[in-house]
Formats: sequence, C-alpha cells, structure tokens
Amino acid sequence: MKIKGTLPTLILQVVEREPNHGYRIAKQIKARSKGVLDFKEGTLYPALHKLENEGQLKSYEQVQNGRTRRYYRLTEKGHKTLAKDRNDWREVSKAVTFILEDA
Amino acid sequence: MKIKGTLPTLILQVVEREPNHGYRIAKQIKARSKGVLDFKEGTLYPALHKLENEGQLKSYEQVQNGRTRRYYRLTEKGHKTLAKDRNDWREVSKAVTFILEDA
DNA sequence: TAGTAATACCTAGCTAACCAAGGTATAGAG
DNA sequence: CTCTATACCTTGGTTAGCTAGGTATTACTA
Repeated sequence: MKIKGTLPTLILQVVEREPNHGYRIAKQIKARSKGVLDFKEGTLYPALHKLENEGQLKSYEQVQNGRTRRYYRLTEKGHKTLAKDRNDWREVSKAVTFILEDA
Repeated sequence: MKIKGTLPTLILQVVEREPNHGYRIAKQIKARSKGVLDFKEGTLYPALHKLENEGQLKSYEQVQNGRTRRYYRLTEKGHKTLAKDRNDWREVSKAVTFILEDA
C-alpha cells in the first residue's frame, strides 16, 4: 500500500514553521515521521518547483557556510492552501480509517 | 489535495464482510464514507481486475433477478494483504497527521 | 592526501492510479 | 415508450512518485 498525494501539503507545513531549503525539508519530513515518509529527491524538487510555479511558495537564494542554498517561504496563497489541505486530510483520513476499522 | 492509493485496500475491506459485485462495492465505499470517497467506474473495474489477477480476489458469476453479476470474494492471500494494508494505513496516516498537526 | 560520505541541487524516463468520456445491455418506474 | 438506475467494460489522458542518472561542494577518514 502506497499513499500518494500528501507531499505538497507536507512541504507547505514544514515551510510554514520557517523558511527552509529543499534538502532540509525532505530530511525533516523523514525525521518527523520517524522514517515512515521518505520522499526521494526526484520527487521533492519537481514538487517544490510546481508549488513555486503555482504561487504557493516563493524562493530565494541564500549563502550559508560558503554554500548557496535555495530557500522557500510560504506565500499568502500557500497559507490558505495549507489550511484547506489540512481539512481535506482530516476528512479523507477519517473516512478511510472509518471503513478500514469496519466501524 | 487528492489522496491516491487506498482503493485496493478499501475494496478488500468491503469484500471481506461478504462477497460482493463491483457496482455495489463502489456504492458501499461511497456510502460508508458519507460521500467523501467516490471512485469512478473507470477506476473501479480495472482495480478489481488487477486484484483478481494478483490472486487477492476470486470472481464468479451469479444470476440475480434475471441479471448476471460478477461477484468477488476474498482469497487467503487477499486476507493477508488486507491485514498488512490496514497496518500500513495506520502507520502512514498517523505519520501524516502528526506532521500536519505540528505535534 | 586520496577517497568517501554527506550535503545540495537538478532532469529524463518510467510506472501506476485515477478520471473523463465513451460504449453495451437490462430492469423498473412513469 | 422513455428515462433512470443498475451493471459491466475500455481507451486515452494527467499526475505523483521512483529510479537512475548528472553536477558540485564540504567534511570526515584512512
């Protein structure tokens, strides 16, 4: 069983706490899920580009320790999307759980 | 936000209660989820065929009210898959919820 | 000092899930 | 007789995610 479709929402959530760069966003999703959610770079970066393209995220370069990183921050639109997605997730996950637990 | 990947498990769950035919399986998923989960026929039937092909389901024809329906029942393999999928779902949904609720 | 692991970003090509939009056919209600 | 619901199916499209590559820097280790 492989659940698809949660990555954009998870990215928005991680970036909401504080602006962050791609590599670190992926690490945090993995860490906070205790390794359960482990998205690959070939999935992550296209997802970030799409979110920026949609206006959910805004990126900027920042040099740190002599390394250039691309940071992402939430836009106003991204905030709204995240709020909506959280509700969607609650609704859908509740529905699936309800059926699977045969309540 | 569109979650993908739960349909096969939901089908196995519905059929576990009692053997059922495609059209009714879809209706029950929709009804038990209060309309939240609403898979289309173009999704359902290929999913059923795939599950039977994998040996998770076994189908047979049954005439009822002069109409021939294709019923599906769970195989032993299907039972095991369902048990595993339920655990997977618990784990993954817990992880996503944990991150989204920013716990 | 050379090699390797970790960091940090990216793309191309593939598969799988889902939907839209069609098709066929029967049963029942008006 | 027509319309709706039932019941099954397929084709073609989109999208998410993975595999498997690529580039380049930093940090540790042998």
